[in-house]
Amino acid sequence: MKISQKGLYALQAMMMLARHYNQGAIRIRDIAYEEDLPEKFLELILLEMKNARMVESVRGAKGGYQLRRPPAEIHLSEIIRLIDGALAPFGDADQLRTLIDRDAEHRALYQVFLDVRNAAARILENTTLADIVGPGVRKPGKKSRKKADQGGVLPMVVHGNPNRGKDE
Amino acid sequence: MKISQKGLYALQAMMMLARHYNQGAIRIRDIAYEEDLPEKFLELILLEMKNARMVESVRGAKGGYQLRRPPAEIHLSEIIRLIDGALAPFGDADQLRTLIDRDAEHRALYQVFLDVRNAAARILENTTLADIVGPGVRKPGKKSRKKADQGGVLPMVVHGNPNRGKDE
DNA sequence: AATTAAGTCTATTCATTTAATAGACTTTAT
DNA sequence: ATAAAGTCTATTAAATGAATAGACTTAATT
Repeated sequence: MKISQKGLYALQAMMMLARHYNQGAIRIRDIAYEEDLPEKFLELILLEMKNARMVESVRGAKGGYQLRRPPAEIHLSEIIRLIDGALAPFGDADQLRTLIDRDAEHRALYQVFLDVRNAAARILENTTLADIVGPGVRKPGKKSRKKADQGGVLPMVVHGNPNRGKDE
Repeated sequence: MKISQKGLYALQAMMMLARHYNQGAIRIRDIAYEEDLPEKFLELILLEMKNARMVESVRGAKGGYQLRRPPAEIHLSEIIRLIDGALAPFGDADQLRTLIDRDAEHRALYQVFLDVRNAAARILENTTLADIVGPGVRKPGKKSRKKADQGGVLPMVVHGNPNRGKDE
């Protein structure tokens, strides 16, 4: 799966809406300004997310956008699937399963593709906006655990890792 | 990371070369015919892989292509990186690490992207052509284990899984 | 030496996607 | 009534993706 610029904008906008959850509607202009996104383009993105019922809008003066669900109930996978499509590196999961069923010659290759998509899905379906927004709207008393442990995919890789400078 | 049609062709061609490893050079035309790939397009792909030293060519009559290394030493990640670029869903690993370092606002988001890329890298860097080609050139005596277990990413998902029909 | 069978290289084309911009229209608070 | 917002449709420019075409080079065969 490839996350496009548009997909990144969508995620950024949603993070911002998550930070302001329960504080009323935010204007497109404000989101665009604060996140430094092209306003007219963002407009289209928000509209698309509204049609997908992930956000809701308030029209007219004092209008804007807000999340329809709490940040903890919006998974990154939803946003990415909406804007950029399937999580699989090639085709989508159903196609891959069909190919694995029917194309004996390349079965093992497609199975690898499916493994990759499953690994991505596991992460993105278990990470919510709440997991990635900063301090924002913090319910007091709850000891903040940064993020549900994803099974620790190469956790040591963040600081001074041996892979540095070796391209991707 | 997105695997393009071109990337798929490259992988298919490499699988075919792997099946015929140590049997001399195979003509582009034969690869194209057997794998049903557009011949002229495949030509460019093979040339690119030759320049990347993953395959070698024999020119002139009786010429063709062959792998430069045994199938067990050619990782899917190499082929995909060459043809389709970085494994990360956005940017590449180095960029992501830089962003994680410098962009406090979006750090957690980029960390998720990096987790996804690491999960993909883990699979693709540990799967070789030998793991995915069929019976082909089988060394006798060795009990064939289909493939190194990748840590079983949702292994139960292949048959009659609950996710069916729910899109990707 | 001539012929033929291969890979090599450069250019071009066509369609789609991506990223954005523009502007007229609708709704609502004041 | 006005101004401030979202809504909707269209357009565009650039990049990418997927090929196709054809002239050129190298090497085996006769």
